Amino acid sequence: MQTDTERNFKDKLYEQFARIGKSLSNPHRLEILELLAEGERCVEDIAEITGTTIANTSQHLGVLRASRMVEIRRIGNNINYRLADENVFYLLQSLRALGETRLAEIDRITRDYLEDRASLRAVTASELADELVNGNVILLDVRTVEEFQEEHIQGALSMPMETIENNLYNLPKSREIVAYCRGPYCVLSDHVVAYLNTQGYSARRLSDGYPEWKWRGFPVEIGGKRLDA
Amino acid sequence: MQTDTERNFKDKLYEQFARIGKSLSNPHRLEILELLAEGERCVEDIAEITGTTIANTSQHLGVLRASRMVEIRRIGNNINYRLADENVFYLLQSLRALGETRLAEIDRITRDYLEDRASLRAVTASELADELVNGNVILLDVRTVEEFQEEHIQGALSMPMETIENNLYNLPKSREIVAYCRGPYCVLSDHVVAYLNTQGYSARRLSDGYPEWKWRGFPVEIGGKRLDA
DNA sequence: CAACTATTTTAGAAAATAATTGAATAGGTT
DNA sequence: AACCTATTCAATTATTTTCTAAAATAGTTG
Repeated sequence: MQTDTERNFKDKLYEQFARIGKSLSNPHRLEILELLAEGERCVEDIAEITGTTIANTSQHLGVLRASRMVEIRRIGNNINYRLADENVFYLLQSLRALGETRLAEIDRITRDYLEDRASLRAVTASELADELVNGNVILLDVRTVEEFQEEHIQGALSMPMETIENNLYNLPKSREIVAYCRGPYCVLSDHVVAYLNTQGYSARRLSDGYPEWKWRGFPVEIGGKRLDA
Repeated sequence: MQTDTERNFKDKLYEQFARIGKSLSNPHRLEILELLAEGERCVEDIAEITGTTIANTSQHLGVLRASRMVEIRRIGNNINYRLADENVFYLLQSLRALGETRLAEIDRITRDYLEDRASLRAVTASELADELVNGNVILLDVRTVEEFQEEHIQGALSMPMETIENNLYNLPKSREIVAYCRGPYCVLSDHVVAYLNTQGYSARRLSDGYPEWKWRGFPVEIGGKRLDA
């Protein structure tokens, strides 16, 4: 029923696809990929953020590079890693979608940590894009100033979480507010939205955070430069 | 900057996602998943088609079951395995898309094997769905009769590859023909389409085969029963 | 060019995974 | 109930992966 050439073809083919699968088989590498979905980072930063040693991080990055999922760029003394293209992000999203629907453990873990997210209203990237055009929404980037300067959604205001309280006078209650942060597992915008709601604002969170916005091709500013879809 | 709870959360979270990643890290398991995307199969069949032993196949299926990517159903003496839901298929598609765009090796391997595919016209699942409604297209299922009986696209004619020649008189040249087979790496429809074109027909192949059609929710018949989108 | 810095490589130990074989089991079938 | 059959389990061996610490490297900066 099956020819040798066909078997040989499939063996070689799936061996190649498994290179990508192997890259996805380690928790650290998944965390690195998710981190890089936010923007490029140097090895040292990746190591610190993910709580591993530099040597170990370097090895994981090597694996990711061998499977062509990430690319590098030298900046001064640093080597910055970034996702190779939008297909990598889409793959991560599919993985996340599957995990969230099929693995009860993930549901339990996120529920424990993202306690009150269920009570907060969310807006998807494309919904927000529409609302921004109409112009009746204030968009808050609640990550750190450094992250904002690195890159952010076009038209967003930098408002790191801890600065909110002192800046309420800048926020008119007449307008809708949307807050965003790093990604789907970041709680910064949850806190801000919950707080603003207690203060009488109508606030929502961007559902999947900055990476989703960026990789779907919605307009961003990177290093001060505007990049449109 | 990072709290213990946050690190602990991320460690537990990515450990779970890595369960799925690990499932994707072995070539045999990828081939099994792709096979199951066509429809459910018992262990013995999976082993034979993928060219491995039953015990080995059983172990790989065990891994896939532990990560909730496949489910089982007992039929008589057999245990049939199937994809757990459409998210598994979408993940496979993302993996395929990434591999095909980023890994030069995959391009080379598929080009060698699918020699003349580039010269054949293809039609996507949603395009075909539209054309079928308009009714001016003949749809040929060129897989085996057994596979057709198991499940097929609603409205398709069973026309196993080796029966084409003797059935040309049944195919009016006035109508467009579309042929489909197992999946993106199956060559059956390539051969049929190429042959029909030499015989003066206007024939195209369904771009990603039966699995794409099925999991995107287009109408199929499974075991003689119609299932609409 | 020398010194420095960020990153990669190497080597080695521990842990995890994969394939093989043969025995065990759970279900249906007779 | 005894029997069959398809599948799983268990034990073993070979291979691969992960991590650490130390050494090496490449590229930038002074």
